[in-house]
Amino acid sequence: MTNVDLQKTNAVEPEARAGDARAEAFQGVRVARRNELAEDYVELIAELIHNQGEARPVDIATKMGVTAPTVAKTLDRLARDGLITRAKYRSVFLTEEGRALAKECRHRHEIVLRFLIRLGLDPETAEHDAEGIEHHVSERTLALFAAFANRS
Amino acid sequence: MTNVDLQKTNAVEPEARAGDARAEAFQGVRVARRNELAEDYVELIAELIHNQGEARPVDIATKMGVTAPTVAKTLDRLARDGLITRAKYRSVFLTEEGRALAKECRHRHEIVLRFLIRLGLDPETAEHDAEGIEHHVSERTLALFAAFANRS
DNA sequence: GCCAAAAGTTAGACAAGGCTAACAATCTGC
DNA sequence: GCAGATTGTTAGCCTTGTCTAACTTTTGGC
Repeated sequence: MTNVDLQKTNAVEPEARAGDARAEAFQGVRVARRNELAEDYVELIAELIHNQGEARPVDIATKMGVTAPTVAKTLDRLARDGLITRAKYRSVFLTEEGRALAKECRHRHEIVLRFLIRLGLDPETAEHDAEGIEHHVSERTLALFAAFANRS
Repeated sequence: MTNVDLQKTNAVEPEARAGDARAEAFQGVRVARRNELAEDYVELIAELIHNQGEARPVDIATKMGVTAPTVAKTLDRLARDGLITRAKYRSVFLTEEGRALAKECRHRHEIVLRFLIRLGLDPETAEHDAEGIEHHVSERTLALFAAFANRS
């Protein structure tokens, strides 16, 4: 359910080459980076289903700004990782796990976005930066962002 | 000098498949992701030179938490992109361009870190999150972070 | 109900960023 | 000054994420 769960390949990572706080930070960042794309897709798919009733590859491609074959290959990976289900030439559905991840991502995105706007950023830039930042915010930081966004 | 300059390959990107704000945001994130690793390396190399007098691949490998061959390959790319110079079996030097990038990165890192600590985050987590966040912060957001960190 | 357009898939290329295994060069301690 | 340890390189493999070109399936208008 957490991000780390997606990290199935290359599953050594922790304390293997540890002993250096910096190295651990970078490894954490690498893990986050591996999951970013999956999170973006799942979040977008949830949104498309909510708004359009279904998530078609062509719409995913448009929203993500990539080509249809790229989407196809990525969807294959998401299906392999148990986040979505799909049938040939049909639109995409989230699994239970995918829905949970989508919800979590949306929640994080919301908070980061509201936080940035509360800080004084214009909504455009806020949306843009939130897209990049949301994958690298720890629980602890997220809590502080939420508190700041909600303070009277 | 800015991040976008590193984006030499696949140099189409903007407004090509534009027309969707979301797509543009994602494309921006993709560009940022391409430069993250280079920025991390250059920043680390500058730091090693400053602290140890030289940047040896073995130390880079330790700090980054990757193996020596990975470092070798990445350094080749950095050299190809004009950020560093190197001779076989010798340690690494930054070019003028590399130094400029390192300085810019360090500056950004500093601000994000101070901002997070000012927000109330513990220094450990702050360092960790800053490592991930710093690459996804626009100039505008950085200015707001700096203002917040510096406010009396 | 057919046929063109739209959507989806498959095949194949390529670069980045990881790894291990095996080899080469450099450094160091005696 | 040489042998062993450390460091660096090379070769080769894998996955991810992107693309284009070519093909197949579905859909919608008449």
